[in-house]
This record gives sequence, C-alpha cells and structure tokens, in this order.
Amino acid sequence: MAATEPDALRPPLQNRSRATLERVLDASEKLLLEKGWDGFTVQEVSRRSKVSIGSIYARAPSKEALLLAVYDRAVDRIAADNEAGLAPDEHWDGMTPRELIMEATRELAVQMLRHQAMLRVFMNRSPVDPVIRERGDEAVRKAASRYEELLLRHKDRFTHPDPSLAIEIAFRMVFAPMSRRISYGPNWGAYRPVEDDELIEELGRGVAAYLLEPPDAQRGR
Amino acid sequence: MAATEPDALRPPLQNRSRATLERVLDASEKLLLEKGWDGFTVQEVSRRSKVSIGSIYARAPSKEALLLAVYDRAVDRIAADNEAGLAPDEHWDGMTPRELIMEATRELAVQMLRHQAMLRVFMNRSPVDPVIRERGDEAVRKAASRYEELLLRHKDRFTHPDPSLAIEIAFRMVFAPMSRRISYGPNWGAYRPVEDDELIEELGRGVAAYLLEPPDAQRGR
Amino acid sequence: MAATEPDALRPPLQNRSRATLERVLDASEKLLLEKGWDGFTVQEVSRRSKVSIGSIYARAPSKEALLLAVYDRAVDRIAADNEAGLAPDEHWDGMTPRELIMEATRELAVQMLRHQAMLRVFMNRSPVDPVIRERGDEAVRKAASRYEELLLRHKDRFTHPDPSLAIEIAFRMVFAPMSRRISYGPNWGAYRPVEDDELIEELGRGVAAYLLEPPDAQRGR
Amino acid sequence: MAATEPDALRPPLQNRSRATLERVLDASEKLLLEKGWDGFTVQEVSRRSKVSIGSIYARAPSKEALLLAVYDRAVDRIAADNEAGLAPDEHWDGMTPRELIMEATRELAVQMLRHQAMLRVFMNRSPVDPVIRERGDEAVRKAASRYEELLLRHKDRFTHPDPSLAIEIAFRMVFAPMSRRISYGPNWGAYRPVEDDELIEELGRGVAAYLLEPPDAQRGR
DNA sequence: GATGAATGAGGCTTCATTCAT
DNA sequence: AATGAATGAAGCCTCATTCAT
Repeated sequence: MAATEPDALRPPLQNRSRATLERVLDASEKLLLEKGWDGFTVQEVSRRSKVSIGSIYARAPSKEALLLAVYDRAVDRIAADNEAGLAPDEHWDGMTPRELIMEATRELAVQMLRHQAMLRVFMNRSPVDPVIRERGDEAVRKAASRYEELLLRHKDRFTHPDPSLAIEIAFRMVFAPMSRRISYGPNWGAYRPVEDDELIEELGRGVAAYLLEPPDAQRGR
Repeated sequence: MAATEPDALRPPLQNRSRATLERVLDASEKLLLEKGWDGFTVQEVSRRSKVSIGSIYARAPSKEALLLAVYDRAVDRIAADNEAGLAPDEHWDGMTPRELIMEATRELAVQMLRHQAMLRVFMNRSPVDPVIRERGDEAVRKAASRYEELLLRHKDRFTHPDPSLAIEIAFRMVFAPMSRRISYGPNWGAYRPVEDDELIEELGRGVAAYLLEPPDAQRGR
Repeated sequence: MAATEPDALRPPLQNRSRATLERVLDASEKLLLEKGWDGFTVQEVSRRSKVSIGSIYARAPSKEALLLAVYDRAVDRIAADNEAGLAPDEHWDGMTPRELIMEATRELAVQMLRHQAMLRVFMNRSPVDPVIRERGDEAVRKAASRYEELLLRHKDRFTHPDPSLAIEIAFRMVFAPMSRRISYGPNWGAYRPVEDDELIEELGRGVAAYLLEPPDAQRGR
Repeated sequence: MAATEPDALRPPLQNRSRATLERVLDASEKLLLEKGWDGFTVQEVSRRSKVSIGSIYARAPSKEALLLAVYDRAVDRIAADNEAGLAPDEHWDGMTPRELIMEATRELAVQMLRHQAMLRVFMNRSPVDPVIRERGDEAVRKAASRYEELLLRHKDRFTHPDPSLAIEIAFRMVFAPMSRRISYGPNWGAYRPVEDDELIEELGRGVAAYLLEPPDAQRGR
C-alpha cells in the first residue's frame, strides 16, 4: 500500500540499488539531525551519501518523499522499541496501581528520551507540515493506546467518574511535558531546572495522584 | 532601550511614517497568522500593506527584525492580559487551596487559548529559532512565576517534600498540554477528543491532586 | 562658470543654508575618507551631517555632483599648498642644479604625502570615473608644470638631447612612484620596504642622475 | 591546493561542465574588460555566456570567487609570459651594464603593455580590494625579483652605496610610471604626450643613469 | 525651503527539480 | 540505470532619487 502512495519511494529492484538507497537514507537522517528540517537540502544529501542527485530522484519522487521515508524508517524503529517496552506482558503483573502507573510512565518517558534527537526534529516540524503531522499523530495514538491499556488494568481503582477521560488526560500530562522537554531541553519552563529523573518521577506521581485521588480529597476538603 | 538593540526598528519621525509602519506591522501579523513563519516573505508584506520594499527596510533593518517587532508587539499584548488575569489581588482571597489551584489553572489556560492563533505561530517557530526561543522562554518564565506565586499562597498545605519542585512540575503539567493543544488542535493525543473546558477542568484537578495529595495516599496504599 | 555646469551645486542663498552646505561637505569628506568611494551613500551623509536628504538634493542635483563638490573643495586646498610650496620665488635662487632638483622633488613628494588620505581616495577612483579623472589630470598637470618650471631654471645644464621630454619623464619618475606609495602604503613593491625619507631622497637622486648625466656616461662607456 | 581554498571554484567533473565553466570564465573576462569591476554582474555573465545563474553558482561559491578565478587565470597567463621574458638565460650574457638595464627595463615594460587591458582592470581594483591587492602584490613581487636578479648581474658596477636599495628604487621608477601609463593612457601626466617607445627608452635611461652614475657626478659638481 | 518618507530597479544567492550524456 | 550538469523562480536587501507634507 505504501508503494502505491504518490509520495512513496520507488522500491529498489537490484541489490546494489538497495544499498544505495540505504546510504541515502542514512545520510539524510544524519543531516536531518545535524541541520534540522530547514537545513536539509537534497544537494547536501547527495554530497554526503556520494549518491548522485539523479539517483536520489530516481528513487524518491521529491524531497518530501525522501523525508517521509526517513521519517517512516525512524518511526518504525521507535515504535518497535515502544511496543516492546509497553507490551502488556507479565512484567506488569502483580504491581499495585501506583506502582504500575509510575512504571508505565517511566517507561514511556524513558523511551521518548532515548529517541529524543530524532523525535525533536519531527516534533518541531510536525505542527507546520500536515503530512508529518498526520503520521506523527498516528504514532502518538499508538503509544497512547499502549500506555492506556496498561493503566486500564486498574481501572476499577480509578476514582474519576469518567475513567476514559481521566486516562486520556493522564497521557497528556505525561506526554506533553516530555515533548517539550525534548524540544527545549531540560530547563525550558519556570525558574527551576529539573533533572530528567526527577521530572519523570514527579510526572508519575502527578498522574498517580490524579488517577487514584481518594474520593474525600476530591471535594477539596 | 529597545531602540539601541541592533535589530530594533528605527522609530518613525513623522506621523505619516508611523501610519505606514503600523500598516506594515498589521499586514505582517496577518500574513504570519495565515502563512506561518516559512510562508512569510517581505515581498508579500509589501504587496499587502501597499508599502514599498524600500520603506519597509527603512524601518526594519532586516526581515528578522521585522518579525521580532511583530513578535514583541504581540507578546506585549498577551503579557498585559496575563499580568491582569494572574495578578495577586484580592480576587484570590478566601479561596480554598483546591479552589485557588483550579481557578489559577483555568485562568492560565484560558489566556493561552485566547491568544492561541498568535501563540501557535511563535511556539512553532521557537524550537528552531534561538532568538525567538529566548524571548519565548522569557515570556513563559514570567507567566510561570505569576502562576507559581498564586499557588504558593497555600504552600503550607502542599504535601510534597519539595514544594518548589512540585510547583515547577505543576506548571509544566498545565502549560505543556495546553501548548500542545494550541499547536495541534483539540484532538491531538490519544483516541478520545477532549473539549477545551473539560481539558482545563481536568488539568486543574490533576494539579490539585498532585499538590494536595493526602500523605497516606502517597505510599500507594 | 562652475555655477552653470549641469552638475554644479546650486549656490546657497542664505547664510543658514551656507552653513548647512558646509556641514554636508564636511561630513561627506569625512565619510569619503573613512569608507572610500564605494562606501559613500547619500543616506549616510544625511545621517552624519544631520541634514535631511531633501536638503542635500536641494543643493546637489545628484550624488555625483556632491562628490565633485567635495573633490573640488579638497583639490583647491591641496592646490593652494602646492602653489605655495613650488612657487618660483627666491627660495630657489642660488641652488646648484642638483640641489634644486633634489629640493623640488622633495617638495613635490612631501606635499603628496601631506595630503595622502584625500589623494588616495581620488587616485583610486580616478581611473574608473571619467569626470574625476579629467579633473585629476588637470590638477596633476598644474603640479607638473610648477615642478617643471623650477627644473627648467637649469635647462642649459641638462645633457638630454630633448630637455622637454626629459623633464616630462622626470616628473613621471617622481610622481608615479609617490602615487603608488600613497595608494598602497610604503611596502608595495619589491621585497625591500623603503622609508618615505629614503624614497624621496632616492627619487631625487634618480632624477638628478637622469637629467644631469655626464655626456660620456651616456654612451655606456 | 587551490581547490581547498574556501573561495575556489569547484572543479568540473564532466567534460560538459568543463566547457560551460570555460564559457563562463571567458564571458566574465570579456565583461570585466568591457565594464570594469563595478559593471560586472553575475546576471550579465549568465546572459552573455548563456549559462544559467544556477550553473554559475554550481561552480563558483560567490561572485567574488568567480572574479578571483578570472583573476588567477589571467595572472597565470601573464606570469608565464613574464617568466619567459625575464628568465636569466644566456640572452643576457655579454651585455654591458647599460645595455642590460635598458633591455631588462624594456622587457618589463613591454610585457606590461602587452597585458595592459587586463592589468588595468586589476590595478584599478587592487587599492580598494584587499584580496585582489594581496594577490597583485604577490605578482608584482615576483616580477620585481626577476627584474632585480637580472640587474644584479652587474651589481659591482653600481655606484650606489646601498645597491639593494638602489635596485628597489629602480624597479619602482619603472614599474610605477608604466602602471600609471596603463591605467591612464599615454598622456596622463604633464603637458607633453609621450609615445610608449619613448617612454620605455627614457625610463631605461633614467634607471641606468641612476644606477651607474659616475662617482664624481654624485657630488653635484 | 526643509524634512524625511516612499519608491523600485537591480544585485546576489539558494535549491528543488529536470535533463543531457 | 546512473551521473551530475543545468535551470530559473523566488527570496533578501541596497540605495539613488522623487515626492508629499
């Protein structure tokens, strides 16, 4: 299906050209990390990959297609990691609700940090580029659903009247600060710098407090 | 002081040119909102404002300076709003801790939404542009400190062992999701769409739960 | 006559505007010395002289006219100096031919060095700008004729079969190296740096040797 | 080595582009000769050479680089000529000192005249452009050292107490008037026009007289 | 007369994409 | 298929000069 998209790469027919394509994608990714989206030029990719411009355009119908391919390749890698880390396996059995929340939050956050260089590029581009944005949304939704699925194991312990809403909010309360952390570095916000470990710990606490808030506390006492 | 910056606009000396400058800034702002940072060209500003290229450059030393001026003008407007809304006046007296947290959170969020069109442009640009970023950081820090100051009124009710850290996290847990909401629209995250009112309400709840969590709950029960 | 030239300055009618014109010319001259011909812009003259562009154009029909006025003013100053220094007065009486040649050469050279800053600008421009060039030629011719007139006092001692040619060559042998010295600084030529005093002394010697060469030497012995 | 300079031309990889580059350099040179440095625009080069702007910039990183390439190409040509004409070979054997001085001077001067069109452009630019100036200085130094080497063959016949200084001055007394002759045409100086042959002859005489002046003459008699 | 605002042609440069070899 | 040369639209900016106030 990807092959029939107007913007997909033309699949390589020979082994040699597969290797060439690989070189192009590698160089593109590196360039993207170094120079950002705006600093990315096809000529520079050609120079670095030692693949001629003509050959690049023989595979990728446009610069945008090339970038999308880089994007997809990177996101696939990240998603695999994500899938493994947040898989609903026995690892999560036997945890208390709070433990599970903290742990799932940590896993999500740590994964984001692990891939921060790549994520940063895409996150910065995504609000401005509808195509990237849609794909990004898709990836985020997948991560969200894994995270939520884990949390739902203790749905009955949630005190919120609308648990599905609560879990949605919880995800946002973790994902958004971590995204910003990735785009802006650790000291983006208020006056106080916060270490990554601290940040993750506290976001976990926050979510736990939110989801597990004792009913009597909710009235504000 | 702004006048001595290397990138400041040259102040108009006659009324005629003040009006022209106004036209340029208005057109620039509109263009920025419509086309975003990358779609912004001086030629288009000239066309729309009916001010010649030369006249634009007579006031602004560069395209960047022009954009900064637009930025500053807009941020000044927003900051005034922010200052008024989060001023530590009697409006906040007599609230319970939970009420105050909810109300301050709402105020912060509502302000962001009110200026979302402009904020979106700057927020999208900011991770990529050091100058905009620094100015943005500054503005965020100011908003943060107002928000935090309000929350600190009930510092003694915070159960967190490091209240200063807690408040920093609280701000991020509100500001980051709202920022993302602004950049990406209401449905950015997981599968479930969330109305703005709901979102704000829940972020308030989350922060309140986090800051006021009963000590016994913190052990995870 | 200057007033009827197409490119002449319109003469100031009031005292006030005479002073204004003076300010413009002063600023222009300074700017010319600082930035050279290419760095000279009317806007900058206006800024420095605190005279509006309109007023400048009210006096000078064009940028070129303004520069010509600066030129003329400066050259008049220099020419007065030249006239005084090389005047055929009693100062030169009683010198031997060699003494007179050395002294006149020194005088010519020293004057050039004295005005070198201004001369440099005009000399650099002159090969490229026919108008400046013509005026420059005129000024050079005047200086040449004074120098030559002095040397002609001992015409009968010249051994050259064509004294008028010899004197022409002598002037060039002094004037051209000094010009280049002014445009390029003291170390322009070959490997060895030469102090100005030395240079002048040797040019004098050279000219003297050329003009007064003993007849028997000319056969090459 | 030239290829690693920041401002060097990118070498063409195919024959086709070598030809294109040639066309560009030829057109550039012609344009430079016709319009001078200030009248040189990349757009006009593109028009005349029938090579697109983009192609020009594919080879030359900037307008300045292009001009430098033209410069280097031309200077290489001139330097080869110079090297051949002033080579210290048997051609100079058996000349009297005076003959050698006259002949070397003539050779230097004739070479300058032969390349006058190109030299004029560079000489006019050189005082204003540090890069061109430095390269020009270098070329002049090379020519100077060849000229001086020849003259030094009869060093023992020089009557000057400081022969190295004398030779430096001699070079300047030839080179500077010839430069000016090239920049300004044959009639630049005083009232009397001088034919090129005459000029060269007399400069030779002057230098010879200066270098070989009989000791008794030096006292001024 | 004076002021300075306004004009716009024209210069340099970049880079996605096409095309000849 | 592959190479890299070629294209040209489009962007930023300068500055001599004109013109409204």
